[in-house]
Amino acid sequence: MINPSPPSVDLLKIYHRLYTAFGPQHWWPAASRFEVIVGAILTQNTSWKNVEKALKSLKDNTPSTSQTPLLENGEFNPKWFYDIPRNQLARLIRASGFYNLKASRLKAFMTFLYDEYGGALDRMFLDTTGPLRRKLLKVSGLGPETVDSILLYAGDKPYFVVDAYTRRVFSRHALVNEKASYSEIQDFFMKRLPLNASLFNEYHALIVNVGKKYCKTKPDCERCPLAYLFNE
DNA sequence: GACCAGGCACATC
DNA sequence: GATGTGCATGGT
Repeated sequence: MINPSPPSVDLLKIYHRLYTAFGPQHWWPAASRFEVIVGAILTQNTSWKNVEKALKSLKDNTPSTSQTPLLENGEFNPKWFYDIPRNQLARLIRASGFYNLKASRLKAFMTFLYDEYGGALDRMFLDTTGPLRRKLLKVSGLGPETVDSILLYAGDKPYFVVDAYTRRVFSRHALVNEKASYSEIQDFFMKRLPLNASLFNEYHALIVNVGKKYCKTKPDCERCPLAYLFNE
């Protein structure tokens, strides 16, 4: 459950502190919306550096005999991901870890995308037949964080993304309970912020940044731009 | 050689 | 609903 933090806790003030300290983060680093989705699955419990290796491995995969995963404009070709056998895909994403699992999850998403929307992301994000978030959550391997990352960073929809850094940074400042559920923490943000995709985009990226720099297992609160929270 | 990283599904209680 | 476990590579 949410901590008895002051209901007046000013999440916009925290946001501006982070933005002033770090500047714009330019998330998500990807060439296309589809690549955002691939990255969102590959980065599950995995450092982004390893994901970058896996993405590069995919892009460098240009066998003379078969199709390349890239379109002529350099973007990933969803059809390639739909067609490639799971085992071959697994080999290419090896560096991201959990590669058999993630290959299955990518294939599960591709099946969903083609079965429901004929492979067209445009159609998926324009789906008005029901809550897209619910549909995505039913795809095996897509949990709340992955789905919200897809909706926010590929679909430009205002869902606040909660991850391990969000929980750690905000529980250490006693603003959320360390054991709060995903949806409780998400509500904490979404009830206190304007529902704005650009804001959520930048905010989450800034939280990850401050988490990586100052809020690891061994925190470095001395130089952290959020240290002021301890004195309020 | 531990420990960690932008989770999730499944089993069990 | 809470807790435990498997999944795996690569950096520190």
